[in-house]
Amino acid sequence: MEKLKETGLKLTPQRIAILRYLDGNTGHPSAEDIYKAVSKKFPTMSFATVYNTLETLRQRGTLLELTIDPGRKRFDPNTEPHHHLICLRCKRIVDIHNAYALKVPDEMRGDIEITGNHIEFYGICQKCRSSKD
Amino acid sequence: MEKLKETGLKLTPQRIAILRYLDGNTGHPSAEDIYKAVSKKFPTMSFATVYNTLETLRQRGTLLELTIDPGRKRFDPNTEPHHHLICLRCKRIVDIHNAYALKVPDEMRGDIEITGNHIEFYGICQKCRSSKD
DNA sequence: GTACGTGCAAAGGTTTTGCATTACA
DNA sequence: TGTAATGCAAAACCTTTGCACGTAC
Repeated sequence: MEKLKETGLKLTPQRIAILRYLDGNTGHPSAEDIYKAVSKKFPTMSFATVYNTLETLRQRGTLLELTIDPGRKRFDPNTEPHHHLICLRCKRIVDIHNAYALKVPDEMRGDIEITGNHIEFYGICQKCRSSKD
Repeated sequence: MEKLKETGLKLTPQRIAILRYLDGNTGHPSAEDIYKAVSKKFPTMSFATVYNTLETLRQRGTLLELTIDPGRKRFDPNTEPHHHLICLRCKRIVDIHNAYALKVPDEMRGDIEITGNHIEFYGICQKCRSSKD
């Protein structure tokens, strides 16, 4: 509850429900996942509210927008530096909490000032491997 | 020209135009970029043909689909292992040809067999830095 | 000649937007 | 009470699909 106040957001019941759903969530949900989950408690919840809230959180830096899944955005409430491993078939994403030293030679970065990085590892999970193609 | 035959594709004029546009292209174009460029020479070109061709090339492994830009796919004809640096404002992408040793501890990868990786570096380019927010 | 590619238009999926209503602070 | 969020629907994007026609091999 103190956590919620710390956000500094105007706390509407919808936002609280979204924040609760995201807190500690390592499933990297899509907007639809969030909408579905929160709609159970708020049948009047709209996609607009979900997207508004996610965008607000992203701007505050308390939510990451992942571009790892083609066709839809995925969201990650864990803002600690970490990386991701995605199953190319089922799109399941797991966190990789491991530090890597990634230096980019100056002559490669051109005129772009580098502020961060993110590694996506990809592969096929057990379940997808054993099921037929 | 020999390159084109090597693709093994049925070589229609539209496909040749797309392949020519992609050959050596380091601009990481979107489907729309490709459509616009090729439409100049083929006014009847359709998006369906662009997407069909891109998907065919992707399946043959001669074209990479980048998911680095939220909201649209970007394509990269360079299939040599490399990484990308993207300007968060203008979405310009530059290649990073540098090798990194990225080992993932077994206990982190769970049941997913890792087959590859890709690093996205991000930052802000000179042009975007000097222009007002 | 035949299998496959093309072009058009319509449909599908995700995200954004306009605006009247509602509610937090 | 005033500012900001909500909900609904429509629109905006990007991508995919169905099908009749055309064409490379």
